[in-house]
Amino acid sequence: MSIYVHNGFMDSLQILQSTVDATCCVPSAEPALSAEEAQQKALVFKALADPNRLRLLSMVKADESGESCVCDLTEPLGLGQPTVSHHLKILVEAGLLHREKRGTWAYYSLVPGALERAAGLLAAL
Amino acid sequence: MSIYVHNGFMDSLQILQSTVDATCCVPSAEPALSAEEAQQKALVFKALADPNRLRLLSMVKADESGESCVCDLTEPLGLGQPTVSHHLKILVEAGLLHREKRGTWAYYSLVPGALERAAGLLAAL
DNA sequence: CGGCAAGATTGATGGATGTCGATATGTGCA
DNA sequence: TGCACATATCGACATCCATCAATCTTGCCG
Repeated sequence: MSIYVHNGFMDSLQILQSTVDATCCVPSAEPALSAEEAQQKALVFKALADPNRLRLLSMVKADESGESCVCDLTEPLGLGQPTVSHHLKILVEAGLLHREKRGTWAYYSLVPGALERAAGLLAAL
Repeated sequence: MSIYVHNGFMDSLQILQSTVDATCCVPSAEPALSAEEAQQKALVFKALADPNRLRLLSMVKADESGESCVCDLTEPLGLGQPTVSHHLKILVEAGLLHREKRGTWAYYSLVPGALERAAGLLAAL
């Protein structure tokens, strides 16, 4: 957990520097992205930052029926069932996948527009 | 490093299962994304999967001159200089930032079209 | 009711990652 | 030449994360 320091001392320090050095070091005021916003958006990219999760997304997306159950996804990846279940949970929590349990099986599908919204996060940086 | 297994045994196993169980577990053949492609694309998202790196990108993008030097970026984040330097290096290696050294200072700028290309990775999943 | 099968959860473990302090490198300037 | 400054690199440390084996939960069907 990083501590974000923002107080009067730091502000005055920045003002001081900008008068002393004219060629560089004119801090871009506040970051365009707040610490909270950044943390929020990073969660989505964290979910996308694993090769096996990207492959899971691509498989769910490629499926004709629009949904896949865990047993469909386990073997092609060469991962154990608990690991796949773990990755799918992360993708659901990131808002990228939707989970629906029917009987014994759990069906996963892409949340409509989720990938486009994730792409939009980059454009809105 | 995960090991991706792909051999005749697995293929025949899949065919077997599809004849035994008709309701579920029809593996989506090969993952739409190969292990190598997935690893490559994950590198970009790994670079984006940190709040402070997102803030760095936003600050560089927001700067009027289009470039920022390290000293501009260190204080607003509340991180040490080595840490910021480390994050910037990761963003450069991911192909998102460009680094140009002029005199004592190092100027970082957005690689044109890099964010759009990253967004395109999602659409192309 | 009892067993079986699918999937989720837990606990453990090795490896990756963010952060810092200290130091190295390289540049401008007196 | 020598000092001061900006940045990069190194080493260490704590934390996070991907993975697996084992177990738990839940629904299906005999």
